[in-house]
Amino acid sequence: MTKEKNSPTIRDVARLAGVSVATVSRYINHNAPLAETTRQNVQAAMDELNFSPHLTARNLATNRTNNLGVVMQNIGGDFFTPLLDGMVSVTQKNGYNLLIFTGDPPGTQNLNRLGPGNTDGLMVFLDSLEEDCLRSLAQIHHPMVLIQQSAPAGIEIPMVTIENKAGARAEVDHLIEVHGRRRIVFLRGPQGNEDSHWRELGYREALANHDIAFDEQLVADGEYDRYVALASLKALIQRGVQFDAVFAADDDSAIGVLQALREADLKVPEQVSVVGFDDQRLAPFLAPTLTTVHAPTMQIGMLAAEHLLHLIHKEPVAPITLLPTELVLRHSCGCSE
Amino acid sequence: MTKEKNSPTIRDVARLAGVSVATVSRYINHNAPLAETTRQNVQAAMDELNFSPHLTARNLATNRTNNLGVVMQNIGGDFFTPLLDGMVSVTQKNGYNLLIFTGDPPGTQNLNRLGPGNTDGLMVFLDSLEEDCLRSLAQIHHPMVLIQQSAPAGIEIPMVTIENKAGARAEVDHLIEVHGRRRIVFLRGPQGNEDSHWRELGYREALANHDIAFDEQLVADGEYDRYVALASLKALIQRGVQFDAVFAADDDSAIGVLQALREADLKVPEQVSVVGFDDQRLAPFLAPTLTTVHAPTMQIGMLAAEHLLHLIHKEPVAPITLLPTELVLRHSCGCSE
DNA sequence: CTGAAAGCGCTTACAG
DNA sequence: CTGAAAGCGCTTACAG
Repeated sequence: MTKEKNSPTIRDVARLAGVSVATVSRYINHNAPLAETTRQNVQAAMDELNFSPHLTARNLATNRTNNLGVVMQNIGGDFFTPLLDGMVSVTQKNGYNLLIFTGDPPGTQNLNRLGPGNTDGLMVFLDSLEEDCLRSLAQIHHPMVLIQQSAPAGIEIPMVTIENKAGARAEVDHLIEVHGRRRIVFLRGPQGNEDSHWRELGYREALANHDIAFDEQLVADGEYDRYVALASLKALIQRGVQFDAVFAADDDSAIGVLQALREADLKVPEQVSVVGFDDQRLAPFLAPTLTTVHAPTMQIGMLAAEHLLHLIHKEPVAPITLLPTELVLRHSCGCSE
Repeated sequence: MTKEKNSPTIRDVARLAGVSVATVSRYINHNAPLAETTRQNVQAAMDELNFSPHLTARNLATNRTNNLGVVMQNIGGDFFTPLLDGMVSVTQKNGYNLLIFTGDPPGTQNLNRLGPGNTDGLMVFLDSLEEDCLRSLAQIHHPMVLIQQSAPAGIEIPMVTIENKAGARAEVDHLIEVHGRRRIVFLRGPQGNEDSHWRELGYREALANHDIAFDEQLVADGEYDRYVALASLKALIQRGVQFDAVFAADDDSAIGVLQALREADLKVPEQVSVVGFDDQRLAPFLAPTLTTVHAPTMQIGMLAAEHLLHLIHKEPVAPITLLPTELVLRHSCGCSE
């Protein structure tokens, strides 16, 4: 092996400063009192050599990795941008790296990459959990926090999530009470997605509270996807189903809905009210501007990372963190400025 | 230090299998011939102990980190999603982790986190380069690839970018030739952004080729930002500037443009043609659907990562990779289906 | 306040 | 085909 990058090591610094490596280490880590002259000598030596500690070596010695992992299905959706953004900002500030693991729910085969030895902890954001994987990790007490989904029975993992049901309910209430809608389509999220489940409960509750019977015909799959939602709503229209409003389980599917309605020449909001969920960045720029429920996505990312850091530092963390959501009225429901 | 996670080590495996640690290591890395019975014994021991190698230790021994870094200003824009997606997919497939560094152009202070010891290489995607930082990294031959920006004078770093000028030119040509536009506003990207620079050149070339004088008044700042673009175009309208088309330097700013036009009651595309650049996921869902230039963003991410991997493995890489762009006609320019 | 030494868990010449 | 041993660059009891 040719040694091309001859970066200075702590040993070089020690030699130059005329002290032991232990002393240099202590200076770097500020974890022991040092004589003023020693400090100066060490600093001078470090400057002269342009030394920076070898992170991998440090990690091996301290048995940490300085990596936080986030496991997610995919990073295709607009939703992930603010989430990642929040995570990156706090991990970075705390001197950690963020590793992203995507793709099929990570099987046990790459547990190695997820677990200790490669990460100090994990943030898990999946539609449905790889239970086995989670269990193995939980068993060895690998720090984890769950995002917008609860832990499988018997395992205790802190979770951060949002007021899905209350948000959905407020939105559907609004559709009924203010705009007099009664035939409200609900476009579900992906199978097994917990958020969608709660949003549907909010939808049903709002209906029940206004004595509107739940109608199976009015429910279809949106899968948090524009194209799926587009196709789904088109099919619904072609089937001749009558409706006067659509509650898309997220903004992404709402975009597909708007498109489908446009293609069918149904006026929004005059003939059909449309509402989404999430309040993604583009919601105020759609035509018409989208009424939706604001989800504090970036904050979720930040909190998840902060909680994970707490866990790693053996500090207490709330088992459930429920962030508030808020109805944001724009034009697509029928409200005017 | 309480030792809570007592993960098995290679030594445990060796003991159980009745071989030396060297043999186990060789088995894991498939880098030496091993007797069949030995293989079986080792595998059995690994299975029994549920062993997985400690990545940090391996990295220290091999002097690699298995980390690829990507340095970017921020991950707020929609543009970053497919870029990251592409990067993650190839890094993951090759057993590397992707570290994201965002924020102010990384000063030399955290060179440590970027350089060797923490990453095996870097993908750099910034509006303007921290030259010092790049130089120091280049000096120690830290593998790097630049995305959509050229290396500072005197440094050779492979770059992957797109046909900005040709794309812009095709688009503006279309506006002039097909839709008869002559007063075309150009909404610039951020200061120092190289893509925007090339797109502006394409714009100017198209004008020149049709004997349309370049008019300073028709150029304003869009900064690849919806809100900035919105404000910018509003100001332009209030100033009474006459125009019949807008070329927004990216789709994001085009969204702001559409909004501004809507608020000013100017019909798109009847009165004003609007075109963007990038062909982000939402382009076909805007109202009207957005004519734009397709940039193969995910492919850029993939290629950047692949090239970086090649560099790391001392394989040759093209100094410049120029990916084609393509005009995508939709409604906002005036074309119909 | 400081140093000598062991150790973190691997890999890899070197020797056989 | 296999092993003993040195080494990767740090940290951290232990001792003084």
